[in-house]
Amino acid sequence: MARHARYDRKTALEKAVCLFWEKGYHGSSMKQIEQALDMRPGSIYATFGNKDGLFSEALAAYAEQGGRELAVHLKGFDSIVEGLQDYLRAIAYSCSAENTAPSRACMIVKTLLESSNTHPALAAQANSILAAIEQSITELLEQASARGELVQSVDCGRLARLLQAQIMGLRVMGERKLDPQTIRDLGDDMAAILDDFRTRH
Amino acid sequence: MARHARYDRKTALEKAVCLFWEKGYHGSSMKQIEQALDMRPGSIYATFGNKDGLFSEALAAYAEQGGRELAVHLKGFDSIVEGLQDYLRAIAYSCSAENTAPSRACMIVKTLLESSNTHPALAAQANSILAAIEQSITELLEQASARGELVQSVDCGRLARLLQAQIMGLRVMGERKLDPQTIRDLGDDMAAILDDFRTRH
DNA sequence: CTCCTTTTTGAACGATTGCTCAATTGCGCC
DNA sequence: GGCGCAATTGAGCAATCGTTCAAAAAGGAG
Repeated sequence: MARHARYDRKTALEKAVCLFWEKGYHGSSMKQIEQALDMRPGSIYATFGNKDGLFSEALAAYAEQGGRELAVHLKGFDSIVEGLQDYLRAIAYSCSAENTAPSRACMIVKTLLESSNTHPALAAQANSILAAIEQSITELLEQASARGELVQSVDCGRLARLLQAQIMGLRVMGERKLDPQTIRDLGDDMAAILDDFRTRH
Repeated sequence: MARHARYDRKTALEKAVCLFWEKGYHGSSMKQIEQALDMRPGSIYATFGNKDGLFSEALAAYAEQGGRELAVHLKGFDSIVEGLQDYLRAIAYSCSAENTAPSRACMIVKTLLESSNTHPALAAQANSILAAIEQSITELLEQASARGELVQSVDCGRLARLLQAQIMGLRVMGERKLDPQTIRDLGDDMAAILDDFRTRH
């Protein structure tokens, strides 16, 4: 053996997520990255290859954490649909609160919009993550449907995309920094959309 | 008098809109701008000040055109609400068609997300445009309400923001380049949301 | 044609970009 | 304590960034 690695890959990635989420790919220079990670260029390139590689890993880490947060959130609810409704309200709440998060908008959406016509590899990654999220929501809704939470005519994939679009729209509106109550009302209104698809008890 | 201006400011701006809408602010270099406008740096700087000034004017031109398109669209409908519903479907249709447009996502949203933590002046401009759009939709809904198209309990400002968020979400989803029919279904589902707020005849 | 004004040109600037690599540092092992 | 490996350093690379400005070009007036 020889010298120990001074940097923990995971914590370095967390810091990279923070910077990239806040400023985007083009908006984050290597100089800023060096400062944020407290690493010198050589170490960064030895660990992550190049800026693209670092961004790609950061985006994947962001998506994974987002997935975990949704799963944790849903565990607090017996009803899947009610869990999803409250998830929308929770997003609205986090958008309205004084927030230490790097940004209110979704990093995946920011990446998609920034890279779709300038950086095909990143755009493809963002697209595949969004497709995976759509698929997860679809499966959740299919579970809900099997449990009788949804009216029988519901097309779960289609509703999943409607829900995904709500999340996107809500988080973009969050970036506008409207009144807290205004954003929370928007979250409530979006949650209410799902009521149309629920079965009445 | 002396030499004529070889470039028409308006057509130059149209070309700038195309480039910036497609690639964003950071993604468009001055070299690309020179090529797109067929102008040399000196002329560009003499006409628009600098890159920021050009982008700012392009964004304003984009917003103005978008506003005109909405107004034209609504003229085809007796009912304001039906016009708005069809507007959502039209967006979905344009997102699904083989498209010559620079991007499917909204340039204002792209600008907001790209600049919110890197370029405060641009973010402020995008924010004020979005606020103006919200206001326009609010006024449209208030007209509709006065005409008895909406149930009386509707908060028009709140519904306007819900509608604005739909448009944002729809156009981000458009950037994912899903099946044409899938996007059109999403547009239909969003249009159907408005049915909940309409009066029955 | 000659001036005069205005527009256009494009070489070139300093700053910054992403990135490299020879030199240095620090730890474990014999 | 000195050797050797691996991680870290940071000066510096070529390329590109946004921008400038002196010179050239082009039309109208006399």
